[in-house]
Amino acid sequence: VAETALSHHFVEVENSFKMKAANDYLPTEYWLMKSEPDTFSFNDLYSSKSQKEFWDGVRNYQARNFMRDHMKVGHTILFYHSNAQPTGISGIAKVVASATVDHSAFDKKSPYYDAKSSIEAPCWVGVTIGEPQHLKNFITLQSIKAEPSLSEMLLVRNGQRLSIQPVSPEEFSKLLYLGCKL
DNA sequence: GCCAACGTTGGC
DNA sequence: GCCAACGTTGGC
Repeated sequence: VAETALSHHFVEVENSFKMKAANDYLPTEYWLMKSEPDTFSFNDLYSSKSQKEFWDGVRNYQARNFMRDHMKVGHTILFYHSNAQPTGISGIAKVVASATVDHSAFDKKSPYYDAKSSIEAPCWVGVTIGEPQHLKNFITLQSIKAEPSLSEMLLVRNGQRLSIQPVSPEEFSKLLYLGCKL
């Protein structure tokens, strides 16, 4: 029994070595961005007059660094609905402006207020997304989990909570296939 | 509403 | 720098 437990342990350690860290997906021009549709949905973006939205409220350093250092105009975004019924990718968009200061951090009345960030020394940034495009099919989390070739996506990794994640070109084309197939 | 898994904070 | 306590995320 102890031997079995030990070999399980080694398999787990081995797997943890094989697991890609978020930064291993860089550089990339494909991203997944999570939003709770009750707060801001793909349709909110689509039906807004400008079809653009400044992505405020990100308060995680790794997600911030992706926006600040790696997301460029023209990059493609998978718009993901979290805490939703159902959860999954609801549409495609583009980065239309690279990162600028997130002023919501200065606003004491904002849920995104953060005393760490000041106008003199801003801490948080956001990109602007736009050019929303509908998918033929909503890509459910369930269908992503069911697809072996997508098993390395950060999204489906246990405990991974990053709200902005790099996506590999192979993963993106597979997702696009799922989103567009008849 | 529950809770696992994570990130952050702050005492030491 | 360690690490316990706490707050948050997000699927179910």
